[in-house]
Amino acid sequence: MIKALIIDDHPLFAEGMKSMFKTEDGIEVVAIIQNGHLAPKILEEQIIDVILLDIDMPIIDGIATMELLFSKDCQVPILMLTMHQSMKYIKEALKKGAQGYILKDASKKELVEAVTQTAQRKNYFHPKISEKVFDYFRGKKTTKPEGQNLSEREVEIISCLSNGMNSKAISEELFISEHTVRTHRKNIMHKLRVKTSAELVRLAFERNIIGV
Amino acid sequence: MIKALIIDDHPLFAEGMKSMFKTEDGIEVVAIIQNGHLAPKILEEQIIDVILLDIDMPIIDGIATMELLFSKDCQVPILMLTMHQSMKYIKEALKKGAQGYILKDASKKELVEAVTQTAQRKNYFHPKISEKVFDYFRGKKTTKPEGQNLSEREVEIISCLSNGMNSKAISEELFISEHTVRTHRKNIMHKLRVKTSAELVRLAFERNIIGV
DNA sequence: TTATAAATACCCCAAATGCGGTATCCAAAA
DNA sequence: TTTTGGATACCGCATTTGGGGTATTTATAA
Repeated sequence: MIKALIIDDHPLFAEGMKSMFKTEDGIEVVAIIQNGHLAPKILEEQIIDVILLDIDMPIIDGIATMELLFSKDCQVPILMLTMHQSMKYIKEALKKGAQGYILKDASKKELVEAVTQTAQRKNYFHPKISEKVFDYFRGKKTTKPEGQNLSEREVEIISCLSNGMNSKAISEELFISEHTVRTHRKNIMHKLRVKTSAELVRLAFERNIIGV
Repeated sequence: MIKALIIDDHPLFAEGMKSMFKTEDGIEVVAIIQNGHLAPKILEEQIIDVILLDIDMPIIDGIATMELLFSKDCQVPILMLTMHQSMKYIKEALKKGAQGYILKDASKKELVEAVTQTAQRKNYFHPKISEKVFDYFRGKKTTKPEGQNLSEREVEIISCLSNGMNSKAISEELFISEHTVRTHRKNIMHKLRVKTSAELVRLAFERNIIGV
């Protein structure tokens, strides 16, 4: 029986997965945690064969959780779970050493397959993912319109803007030149293709870049 | 036993929920479909006590699915499922006649409660949602606390601003002088005590002035 | 009837923005 | 090693904004 640990900030999702794995699948979810920080403790306490790790989490995200685990010499294979097929995350996860990668909109069959493979330290990539990775290594930049790849600094700037700061105030807040703030603002507005700061804030809200 | 139909484009999520509901919960998921278009057929074939409807779907979204169902005289109570607590969707769903509203990051207990209540045609709103709705109706119907009683015109202006229009564009959109738009903007910003349009949009979002 | 609020329109002016650039440093990736 | 991306900084310039006003019309409430 494969013993799995789920790290996901959506209890419903995690619980759903837990009750989905039946005995006949040979998979048992022995622990569910909402936060990567709690992982090392669990791994000390019990034997875990595979970690199902959600990549989009608020406090400490999937990538950071992996770093934390590896820094503690964790040897347990990791299957990344994600809603989005963002190449950015795929690259990060692979680089960090994820054993598998699957989308949350996969079927139950695919998921069981993924967990089983990963637990045996074989690589598993969801067809949609491997297709993307394949395209990527082919040199196709078709996976480019990622759109929402704002840097941390840029998000910080947007947040300040939404709080009523102008470029000068932001520059003082972040201890950088006002010129730099203006450059950031220009870059952001180009990336998100908006014409005004007001629209920028709306978009940021709608895409949960800020506010949530 | 409550017979539920799940409409969700994430099979994993739907399957997870299905296997989560145990006999002792009194809920049985009798069908799962990925697409609202398939709903009428299911409803003809079997008795359904409650529909769990994901609001964020690609082909035909939750709101559109509700419209489709009601256009076919569907009497089955609907529990909306969503990842985000966007007032935009909440308003839409309530207006269309959803019986309940729950977030996907709810606990299993909350979900069972929600499904049970909804199936009995009682309203169910996740605490986070009811709080938001309460705030919304308070901000709209109770006597105004001095601050945010904006006129319809003013709301219209804010909406335009959040869509990236400048004063000139708004004046053309609303067939009024640019001077008038500027006067409105000044009045709005005084009323809401904000310093920039970006902050204005943030506040408008937070107070659910816009978001439709 | 008389306030009051909303929508309309206009003035001035300093400050900020948006848009076009260029350029350096540095770390990470190829 | 070279390239790339992010963060930093600067210049110029036309347009827009925000803040300070005033004022008329109209509809509604006191």
